[in-house]
Amino acid sequence: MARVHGHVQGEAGAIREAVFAIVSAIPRGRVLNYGAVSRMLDSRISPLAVGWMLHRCPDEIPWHRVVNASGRCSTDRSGDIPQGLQRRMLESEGVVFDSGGALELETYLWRPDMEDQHD
DNA sequence: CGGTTGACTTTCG
DNA sequence: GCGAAAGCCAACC
Repeated sequence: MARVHGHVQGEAGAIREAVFAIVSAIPRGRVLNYGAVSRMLDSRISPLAVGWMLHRCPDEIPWHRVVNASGRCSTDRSGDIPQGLQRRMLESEGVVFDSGGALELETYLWRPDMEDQHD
């Protein structure tokens, strides 16, 4: 397999762009989980790969709007990012966390059908 | 070019 | 509800 240095292109790059496009499309005050992104891409990539790609993404990508299936910030486990940073960024967008340090996916999970309304 | 890792999810006990 | 195991795909070494 021809490994491209520095600059990735091709179909694999298209998937990456698709992931970044979805994450960038998440409205403010709304969140998405890795599994949802994978499902939006018709499961062309696994949630694990989504997380791995978001780990290394452009600064203009609102990666903080992506959390795990538990509604918690997976970035705290990484160590590359200050613990609680993602939560702080989400709170800045109006997201409220519970005592368990998690947000309610039923409330904040972004749904394209509802755009930016949640009754 | 192959083995390991990782910001995951789901299923089973 | 929690812990362990399996499935999963891309990037890194």
